[in-house]
Amino acid sequence: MTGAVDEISETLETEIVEGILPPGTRLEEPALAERFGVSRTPVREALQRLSASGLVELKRRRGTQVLNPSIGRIVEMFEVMAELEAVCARLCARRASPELLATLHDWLERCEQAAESGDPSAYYDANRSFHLAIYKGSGNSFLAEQAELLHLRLTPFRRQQLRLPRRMRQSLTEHSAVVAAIEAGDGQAAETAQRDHILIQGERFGDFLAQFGARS
Amino acid sequence: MTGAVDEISETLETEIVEGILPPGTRLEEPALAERFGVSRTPVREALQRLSASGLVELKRRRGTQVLNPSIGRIVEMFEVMAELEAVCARLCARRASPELLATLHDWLERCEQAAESGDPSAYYDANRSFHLAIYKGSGNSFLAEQAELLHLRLTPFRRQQLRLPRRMRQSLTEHSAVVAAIEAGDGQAAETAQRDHILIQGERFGDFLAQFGARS
DNA sequence: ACTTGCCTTTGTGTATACACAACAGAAAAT
DNA sequence: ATTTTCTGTTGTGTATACACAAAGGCAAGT
Repeated sequence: MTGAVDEISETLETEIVEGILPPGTRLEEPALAERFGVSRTPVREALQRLSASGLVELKRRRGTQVLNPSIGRIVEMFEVMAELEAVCARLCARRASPELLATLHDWLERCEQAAESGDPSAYYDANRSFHLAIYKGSGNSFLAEQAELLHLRLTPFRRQQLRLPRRMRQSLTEHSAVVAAIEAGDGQAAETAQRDHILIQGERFGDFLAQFGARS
Repeated sequence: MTGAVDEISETLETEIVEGILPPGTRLEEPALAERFGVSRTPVREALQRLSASGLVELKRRRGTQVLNPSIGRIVEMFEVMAELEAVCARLCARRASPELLATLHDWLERCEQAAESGDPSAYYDANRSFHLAIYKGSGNSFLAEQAELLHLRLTPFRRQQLRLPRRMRQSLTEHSAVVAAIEAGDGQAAETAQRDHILIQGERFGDFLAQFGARS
């Protein structure tokens, strides 16, 4: 089984993304090796793979730690995410098929239900599926993969946002605007709507951090 | 020295990008280990790193080989590259500084010189620098890194294009239009000009391949 | 008390060895 | 003659061992 490195990297990825391993956490190979009951070799490969996804940072001779980007860096990442999603939305509008529209409406509805029942976790999942549908709906699988990867990288910094008051309902309204634009075949409108939708998240992230002292 | 894995990965990266190791080439660890005079361990890490850059493909239990994407895949990658560059150009126009404009004009001139002397290699280098300047000129370092990485991944499929007749002069004209738009602060014009500039490369790639039989 | 140098400890970088899966070729059976 | 199976070989996956760099603590000197 090559499953060792797969299992390790997937487990660590989940724990990083879910915040169990917060940014800055040191990942020491001997400890992980003992934890997973394997030698250091597969652990190293797993860390290398996580480094490829941009989730951890490998400093030479200084060990591995969960990536702890500066605020400016995170804002930059949200900016790129916004542009990627905008492109996806534009392509969706251009190539929209009945199936895609049905899928989008479906997830939109689930988002609505989650918002009404005030369940942030359910909303988070439905929201994620909605965005993934837009990525794939672009018709460009490479673009979809890139968007999904960046989405994953930003997850640790986005999850906390839904706890902000009224964020769910506002997000829902923005989603509706995007779907409407796609349905109308208006690429420009879909692009700007989706870009703004993501950029607001970046701004909200800034607001969120402003509540505490600024990190690095 | 951690230099072993660095040296190996950089050497292989160069050889892949320059076409010395064509797409599909198998990379066997024992052979590489002997070639570089090291054990398999650093070789494996180097291959893992190249896999992260998207230059090689790691199939489980089936070895490593230089990535050999399908034509459709390459077209998709060019499409994403076009969008990334378009965003960079738009941001350049918005944030253009005198220094950036000077740099762009400088590289534009070098492109011109290379085109006049009919030196594809020199043009290639100047062209690359021109595009890198636009990436960095976006003011978003994360975006610049992503664009540079994708640019690298596409290099094996772009180098051959400059041998096509009149491509250099046409490329030059397109560059001028982009710089003019940036200088005028017209983000929309810069965006579309740069996008078209890259998309043409993608189309040219299709033309190029059409001369032979289609690969996978 | 503070600084500076050495030493110990910890953790990474690399090498080597073993286990096993996958491919290739040959031999045997139909 | 074709197919199937067995076996040898090749190459990857993992474990273990050693080398070395870097961080931290302690002691000695100022």
